[in-house]
Amino acid sequence: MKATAPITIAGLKKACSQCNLLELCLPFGMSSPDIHRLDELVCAQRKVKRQQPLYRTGDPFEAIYAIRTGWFKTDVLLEDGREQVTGFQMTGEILGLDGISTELHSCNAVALEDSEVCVISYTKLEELARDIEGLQHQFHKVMSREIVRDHGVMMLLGSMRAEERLAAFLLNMSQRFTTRGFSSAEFHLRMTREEIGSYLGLKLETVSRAFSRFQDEGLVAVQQKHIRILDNNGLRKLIQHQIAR
Amino acid sequence: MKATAPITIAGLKKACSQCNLLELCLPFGMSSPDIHRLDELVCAQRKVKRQQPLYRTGDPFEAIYAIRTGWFKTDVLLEDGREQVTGFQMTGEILGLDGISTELHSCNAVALEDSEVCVISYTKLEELARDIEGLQHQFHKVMSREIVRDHGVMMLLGSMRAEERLAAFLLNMSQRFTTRGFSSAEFHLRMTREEIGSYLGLKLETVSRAFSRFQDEGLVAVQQKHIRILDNNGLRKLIQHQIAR
DNA sequence: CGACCTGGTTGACATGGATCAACAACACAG
DNA sequence: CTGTGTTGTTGATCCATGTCAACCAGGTCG
Repeated sequence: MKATAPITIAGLKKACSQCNLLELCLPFGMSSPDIHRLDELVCAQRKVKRQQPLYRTGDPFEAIYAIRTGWFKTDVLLEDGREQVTGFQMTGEILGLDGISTELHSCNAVALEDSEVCVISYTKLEELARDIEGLQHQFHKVMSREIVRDHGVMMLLGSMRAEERLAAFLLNMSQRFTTRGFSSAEFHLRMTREEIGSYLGLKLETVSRAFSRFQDEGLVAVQQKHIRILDNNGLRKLIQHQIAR
Repeated sequence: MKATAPITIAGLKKACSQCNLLELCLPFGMSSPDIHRLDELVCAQRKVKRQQPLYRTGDPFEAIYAIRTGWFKTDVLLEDGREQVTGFQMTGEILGLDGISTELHSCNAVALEDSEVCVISYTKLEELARDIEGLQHQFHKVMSREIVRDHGVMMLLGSMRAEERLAAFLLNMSQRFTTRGFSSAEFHLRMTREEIGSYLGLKLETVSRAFSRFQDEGLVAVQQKHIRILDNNGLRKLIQHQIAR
């Protein structure tokens, strides 16, 4: 295993209160005095290089992670090697919640590009959450949001056809970029066709073909990982019925 | 809308401490004195008739529910009418966690048979969780377990073929019956082939055929909704490779 | 009792996506 | 610049599952 021990950064004392991700991250919606109390929450920051794991299936659970910069994927592996990507996470999103239930992580979290996370000791989080109502509530919301998101993915995987899945994926990406103040129409995907395919329950060729089809139909402009959405509504329509049978 | 208002039952004062589901439900792992403090948690019990909703998409979120007896399904509907069943819940399991994130329920919960739930005021739960460490921790575990379960379903839907999905479904059922002290080899399904199909991302005909195939191969004995598992290992093997490609 | 309804099974056939294979675009090392 | 590995695209073919349709079993109601 590579040396990926947490790096404790000096002067981390004001991790949360001075962070510009407030609006996206755990402290969202909390009052200013409460947020100052969160500064002790982040016990370290950790850099993770592209392709390196933040944690792996079976690792003991000790902390959750808030993404400061970069991108991750989470996946589950079957004995025979099949991989299911369960999500892609970006700035401000929380990783590691899967570990609470058994105190062991139940999936792998891998950086899609060089990234940086805040390490939040879970023990300390529970302690603080007992003290700060706003934190407790926000944490519960984060977990619940993950559950709702998962239901959406089940919908994708269980009831939608290939092009619908990809359209939903693109719209979701677009929306998350918007939330972070980036362009909603033009962005750069960090994952390969194969990873997108695994997430959407499709083979990479099918993903590639769907992209080409969207391009032919003038819905998006695709150039490798660079995506420009030309017809947002077109994509939306594609999902909502595609033969309203 | 039908009249399905909660029924407050007199003498509910000892809801948790005298309940025989302790080991399965929210109070799991808590100390005896703490459990007595939970007795105020359950603000009502509610009976839900077969086919009736416990809550619906868009309903304001106020409480979570612990299933005392019976079975539920949760599902998400697409505008065009497509349904995706996101889970089947049985005795001791918790419903309603989806509502925390937006304060509106994001799925439907429908009784598969006449059922009874404990209504747990969410406000009161958060209050008590701030006070009782064991409750806080157990509640987080319940949410995390749901997230892990969801990842398992994504694996099913995204990476497994029809027969593998059904085998995994049956083993999961069997395991949950065991936990509750029922036979692991023989049980009664409460859901239709169509509901199973929706959950597994398959059509009802495919589910039916897979059942027949399992029967032909001596893996299970199927008689409508009555299932007897004859070859547990056979089912297990089916999942773990099925062409280890 | 028979009529009707819902849910389950089975067969014949159609098709969306998987598979296999060739090749193109790009990234990077030397 | 060239050579090599990785990622993406496209075509031809195949097959697992969907679709459509007939029929069966059991439960309910008059």
